[in-house]
Amino acid sequence: MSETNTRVPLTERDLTDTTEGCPVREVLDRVGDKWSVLIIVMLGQRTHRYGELARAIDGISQRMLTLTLRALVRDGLVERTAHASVPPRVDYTLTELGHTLLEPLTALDHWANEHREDIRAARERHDRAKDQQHG
Amino acid sequence: MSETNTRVPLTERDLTDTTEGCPVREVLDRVGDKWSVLIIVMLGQRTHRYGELARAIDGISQRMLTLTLRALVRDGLVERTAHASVPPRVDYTLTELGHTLLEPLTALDHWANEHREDIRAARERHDRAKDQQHG
DNA sequence: CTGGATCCCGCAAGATACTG
DNA sequence: CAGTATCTTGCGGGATCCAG
Repeated sequence: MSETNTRVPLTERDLTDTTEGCPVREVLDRVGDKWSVLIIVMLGQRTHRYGELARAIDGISQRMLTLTLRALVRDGLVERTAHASVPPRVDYTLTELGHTLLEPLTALDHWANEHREDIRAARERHDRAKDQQHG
Repeated sequence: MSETNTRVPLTERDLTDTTEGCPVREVLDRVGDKWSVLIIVMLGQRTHRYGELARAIDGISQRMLTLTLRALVRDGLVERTAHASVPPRVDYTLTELGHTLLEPLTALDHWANEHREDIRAARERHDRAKDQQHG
């Protein structure tokens, strides 16, 4: 509510006030779960049917697919379109809002691609050091 | 979104292969939890002591602070420096790698700031529609 | 002050079976 | 095909006490 951004990266206040609204935490709560991002990116490529998502996203249960889609629809990131046909057909499409989210998600993806090896290395180094301690 | 992005945003392959390494999922697994981002951002501003973090981050338990810090150190995002003094003093600092992560996180933060109201509105609209259904 | 070790609980989420 | 309903479990994470 005070000066709404311009270039200041992140302020301490913004992030530690858990009751009010910490923006990063807020979006992470929406998207930080196990499946939301997968679905968003799938839909970022094209509209998908329920069953397509179920088959494409390895390991997801019907229950979680439904729940996650519902949450995304509720937040205005995804639009649900039910065709009254038989057999029934339901399409899920990324909204404009959803598409805008794709960009920062992509930034995160690029970071991950660039640094995954660094992390893997750091982890291995760390674990090896620990192993030595224990003899 | 219609501009100089020569990179393909995200590929379906990258995201659906859960066994191998889906980059976004990988970083989300590291950072998508309740506290990691808060800590990273705190440390992004300056080095903090354990107790400082404990007091600054509202609601975190000692246990979770310790566990989260351990994980971040292991991944090479945070560096732990124990001073052999009495009383003991331990400083936590963001590493170079940790700082690079701050950028995509900031992108996410900006998105959140710009669109939190959209989400709130969408949610309210959605909930109101549901209420009407139930009479 | 900086943690480690335990105990414990709630809820996220998987499996399964059923329905319009 | 696109969900819903129910049952069950794992484990994330809080509280508390102990230790160097």
